[in-house]
Amino acid sequence: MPLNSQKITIQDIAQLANVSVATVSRTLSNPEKVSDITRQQVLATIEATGYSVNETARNLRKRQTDTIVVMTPNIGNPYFSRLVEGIEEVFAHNQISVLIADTQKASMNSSHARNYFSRNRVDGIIILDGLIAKAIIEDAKGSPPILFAGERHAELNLPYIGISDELGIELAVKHLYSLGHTRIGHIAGPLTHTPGQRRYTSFLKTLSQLNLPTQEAWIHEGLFQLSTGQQAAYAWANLASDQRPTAICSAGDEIAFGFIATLHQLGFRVPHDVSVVGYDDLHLAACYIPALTTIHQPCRTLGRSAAKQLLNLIKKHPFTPLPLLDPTLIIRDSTAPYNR
Amino acid sequence: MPLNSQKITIQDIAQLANVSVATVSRTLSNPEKVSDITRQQVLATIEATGYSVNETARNLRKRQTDTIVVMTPNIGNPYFSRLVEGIEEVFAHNQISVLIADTQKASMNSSHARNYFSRNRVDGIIILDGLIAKAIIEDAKGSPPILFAGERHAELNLPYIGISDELGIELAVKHLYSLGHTRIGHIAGPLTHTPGQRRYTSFLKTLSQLNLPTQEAWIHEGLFQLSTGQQAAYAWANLASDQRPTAICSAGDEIAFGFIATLHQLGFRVPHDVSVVGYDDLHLAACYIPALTTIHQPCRTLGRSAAKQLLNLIKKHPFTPLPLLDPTLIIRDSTAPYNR
DNA sequence: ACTTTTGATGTAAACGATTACATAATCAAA
DNA sequence: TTTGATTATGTAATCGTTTACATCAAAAGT
Repeated sequence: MPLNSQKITIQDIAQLANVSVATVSRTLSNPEKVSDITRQQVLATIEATGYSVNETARNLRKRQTDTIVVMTPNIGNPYFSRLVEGIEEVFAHNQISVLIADTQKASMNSSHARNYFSRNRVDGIIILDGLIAKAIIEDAKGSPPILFAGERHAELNLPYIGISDELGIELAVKHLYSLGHTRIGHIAGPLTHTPGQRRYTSFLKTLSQLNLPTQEAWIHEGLFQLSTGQQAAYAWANLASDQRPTAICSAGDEIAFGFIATLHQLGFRVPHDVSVVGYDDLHLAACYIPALTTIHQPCRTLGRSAAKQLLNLIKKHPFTPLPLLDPTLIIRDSTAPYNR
Repeated sequence: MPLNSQKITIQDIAQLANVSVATVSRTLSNPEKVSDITRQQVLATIEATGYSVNETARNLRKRQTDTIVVMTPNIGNPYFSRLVEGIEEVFAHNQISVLIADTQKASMNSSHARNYFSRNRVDGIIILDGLIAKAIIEDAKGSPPILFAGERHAELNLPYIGISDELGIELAVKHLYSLGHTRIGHIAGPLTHTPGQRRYTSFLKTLSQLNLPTQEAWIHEGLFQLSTGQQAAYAWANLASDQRPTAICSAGDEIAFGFIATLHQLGFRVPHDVSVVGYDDLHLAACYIPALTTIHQPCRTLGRSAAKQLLNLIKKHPFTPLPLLDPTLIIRDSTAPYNR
């Protein structure tokens, strides 16, 4: 105790400053409620002693934690980490701490998850993982406010905010169409997943809207990973040359990178042999070779919006469903006019 | 109160189960201290009511928060997010929550930072940002244990764990040398920064060890960003062709990507016109065109080690400086034998 | 049969803040 | 001067746990 200057409590300050604990507390939380002279005195002793409030005690009494948790499938994935960045931005501004919980970890069983859902730990929850176990959420009655961002749980009807996949894919396909492509393939993400599913659906819809043909062999389903692009590349190369799609609309940039790189190894060239448009606009898309034409997702903006929405929910404002954010088409060098 | 099932406290459970609060508490924390029969009874009512402990109250009483914070300059950067992934892994395993704090945000002034350093909020701190304001740390006497990972603060002598930059650069340069290159350039990160500085120093050292020449024009300092690579590319291209280094050792993969992409735009080819080795082994390095030869940094391993170390520090075990982790050379397609 | 030990449980005091309420002092209005 | 309002401060209850200590019954030792 002698060395540890942290053991200083509000009591000590009160004593040293010759006031009551209430006054010290007020000096910190409602400075206007205390006279200038005492405030200065209190502040001075606080400064001198290096006192800082015990957040835990404060939280217990105020019955709030000034902390939210974001449950993300994979913080190492740039898409999610940028989203988190946006979230962090808003909350830091509001003096609220952000906890990260990894939903894909083995350690994230439902009892561990329950920790977060039990109101007592956090004031709110943002979930980025649409595949999150239903069981985890289900026993969350009376939990703090929950908001899904980017992905949503298929069955649960919870507040959600996201980016329009429909528009994104439409932009991508129409861009290819405007370049003269009519044989357009799709490398899809997992169809069990909202983004994968929606992009796939939107792809088919846009195609039929443009009266373009579609072939089963032109569509490849996988994960949002390099490896999926690699597999799709082999599949593409294995088609008879007059059977190949002349352009590929990919559900993710990573997939597109895997696709292009593998094609390159196989001796094909993008966009010469096939045009490719990605999805996400990862940081590196602009410095890929060829620079990747892609759909830009405003991740940080989404993160910020989500954070603001959650803030509203925490303040018990009713949830007013926000319009989906608009992605944009970024034209670079991986797409070229169709030259027969 | 009627609807909100979360308002259930340990008192309620005690009453319903016909035991004292102490017994309920023991059932949860020290099950072996309570008889089988009552334990079952208590557990049953807990199950029935959906009670979960109020972590805040528990933390207050136990004087620990089961939470640590990692202060990172940029969670959106893959290097850091992977590191965080490793950290998260270990702590989740130990039922400890991980807070993320962004040190580059304007909102991260020292008063905000103080929140974290004031023991009352977290049990430990991992700092990934070597540039973190000294002032923030200085008034951290009596704060919870602090550990620097990956980067360290130049002046403060605090526990640190990292990856050997010296070895990494040595591997890179010797690889180029073994390919016959003798005119080797370096694109450095910020020299105000431990990794930038150390890689730069190690570069010069290895060069002199190999008796290789060095020229000021062959060294470009910048940030760990695409743009630095771009600038370096222009600088390289502007040299008379017989004055150019034939190989570049880059302090970061992003820099290398920027460099290669820009060179490509200028009509040069890697590795034909110049060999490039990166640093980090970002996820995408393998699917770049050309696939990037680079130094693999075991980020997740570092994260895990850091987490374990901090755990030790929290348990008041003395800090035994760990040996630096070893990076490894990954040979891919961006380097080729020197052909005169 | 009488201690002593053991085990299971209960009682009540912390943990360190916030805040409703009470009190005292000051000031303006009558 | 008296009253009422206003302002500044103090007192003490409270938030929901954990845990030292006390209690008591049953088992064990003598």
